[in-house]
Amino acid sequence: MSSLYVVPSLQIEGRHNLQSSSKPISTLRTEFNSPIELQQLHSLFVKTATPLSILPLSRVASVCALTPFFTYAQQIFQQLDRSEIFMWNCCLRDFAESDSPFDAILLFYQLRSHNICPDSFTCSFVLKACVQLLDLSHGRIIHGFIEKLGLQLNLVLQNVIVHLYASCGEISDAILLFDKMPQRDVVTWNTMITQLLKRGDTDSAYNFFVQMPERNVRSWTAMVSGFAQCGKPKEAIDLFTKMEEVGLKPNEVTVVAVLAACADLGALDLGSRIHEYSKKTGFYKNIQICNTLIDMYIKCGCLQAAHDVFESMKERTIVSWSTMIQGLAIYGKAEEALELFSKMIQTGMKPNGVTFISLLNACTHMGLVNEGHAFFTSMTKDYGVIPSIEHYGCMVDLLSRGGLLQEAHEFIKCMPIKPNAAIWGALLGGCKLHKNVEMAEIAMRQLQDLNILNDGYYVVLANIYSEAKQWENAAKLRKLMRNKGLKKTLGWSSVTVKGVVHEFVAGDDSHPQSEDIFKMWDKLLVHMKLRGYVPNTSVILLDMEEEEKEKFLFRHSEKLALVFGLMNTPPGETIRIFKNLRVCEDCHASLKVISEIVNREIIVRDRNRFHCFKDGSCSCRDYW
DNA sequence: ATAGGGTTAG
Repeated sequence: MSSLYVVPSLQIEGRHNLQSSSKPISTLRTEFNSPIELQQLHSLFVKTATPLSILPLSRVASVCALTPFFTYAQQIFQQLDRSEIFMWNCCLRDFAESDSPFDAILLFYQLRSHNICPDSFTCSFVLKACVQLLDLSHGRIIHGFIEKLGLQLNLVLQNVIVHLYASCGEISDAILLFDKMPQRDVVTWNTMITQLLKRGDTDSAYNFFVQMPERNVRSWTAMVSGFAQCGKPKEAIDLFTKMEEVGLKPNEVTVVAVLAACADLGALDLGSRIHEYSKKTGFYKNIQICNTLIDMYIKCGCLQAAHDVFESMKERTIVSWSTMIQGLAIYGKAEEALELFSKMIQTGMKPNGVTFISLLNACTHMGLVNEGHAFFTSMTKDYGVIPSIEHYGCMVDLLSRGGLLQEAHEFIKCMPIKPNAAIWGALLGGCKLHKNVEMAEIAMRQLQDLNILNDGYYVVLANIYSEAKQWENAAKLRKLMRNKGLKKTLGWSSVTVKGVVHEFVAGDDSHPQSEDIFKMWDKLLVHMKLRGYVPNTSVILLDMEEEEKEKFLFRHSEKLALVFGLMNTPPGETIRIFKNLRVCEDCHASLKVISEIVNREIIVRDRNRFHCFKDGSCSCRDYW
């Protein structure tokens, strides 16, 4: 329940001693925070013959709603000969948009109990409150009232009702209502599309999008952002391109949505073009756009460009800072991430939970165990941020990768939240790095108890067994995987050449230039070996002859993508590679050597972080 | 003087 006498979100600081006020009427203050203060003000108005009309009436409604002074407010409205329902509607709108939208529902019932007849505006605000609360049980009651009041043909109300049912999970009801509507406008269609996309149903959403009689910028934007959020950045970008082709101008929201898709896909070309467009249109002043640009550049492997955008911003939000800190973290620039955090604190910006995840990530990626511990303590003590399961996950990751597997296990046992798969997965990952079969089995048992069907965990344990030459255990595990219907996620790597993305999978010989790629690899291999490269076949899961292992090893997708990139770009140009899984140790070692041989910078984004290979070493300093 | 649809960081 809400506060009864003080209106939230509209509070005015300080109390006014109205009794001793001797100011002239024209400067009379009309602020009040409670019905009592309103009454005092009211009597002062009567004494000084001040017209009641200068009272802020929606404030009267807010202060008196949901209190025994309801009828008192009613009397004021009636004296003023204004539409009473209008005043209550303003109040309902404020309640629906406040932190406690349920107040709007309560006020609606209060209006009913005083026999005040709601109009369509009243209903729209109460429905909005229901949408905010995802409260379909009250929503159905309001829906019933709307029919009783004869307002069911109002298109705006119909649209909100469809929105309400869909957002409360009753999508089939929403579709039924949609089908029965005698008329629909673009908002109706956009609502359906957005709600379908929220549920991840891109196919149905796209069907609606294609069928709708006319599409505006918001229709296109909804579809672009929906594709991006459903993990279909390619589709998002294709649609964005089509939108431009039909001559519609992307607005700020479209730009944010498509930049998110560029970030996901690593589409640097389009991302930079949008950057230029944002400068031209003045969108560049928009903080959210800059925040998304920073994220896009980071995820496309352009830390410097991200930093330039960050520096150019006149105003920043916590998102700007956290994004930049996270960016430095995944590039392995822990010191700079920590420095940026100090700078942020100096400007008076308050860190939130995400900021600390970024900081803990920074520590993890560089093995700063003590610093990470200190931040974990400080976040609650100094900044009042309560750790969530993600923060515990970061800590387990930090300790495990730091080789403190026992400590990590103790930490998990002591944490006040039930550990989830990410927590045990982090421990398992540490066991792989530090070759600890026993602890890995402990973690795996927990993952199995949680009934997590994720092939990644099984593959990691199988790798741990293989590296320890426990071939039988590795085989058993693969059998277990098959029984559970799990398949190893196929690894792929991509590289962009002249704006075209080329994808490779391990062992790939389907590419038209395959022959040349293999030939060039063999040539490189000679130079690599001269510089001390020794193939690390321990990363091969299966037990087979060394020579055979090497064949597999040399056809890893990141190697193919790299060689293709080297063949098709001018000397000296930076190569950017994306990989859906983590880079294997042998590829990591190879890329280091190759960066020196060909004298190029090679930037690899794997599922965890960035590796920037240059002059024979990697930015991760082999800690990952 | 009051209504409905699209957006960023882990």
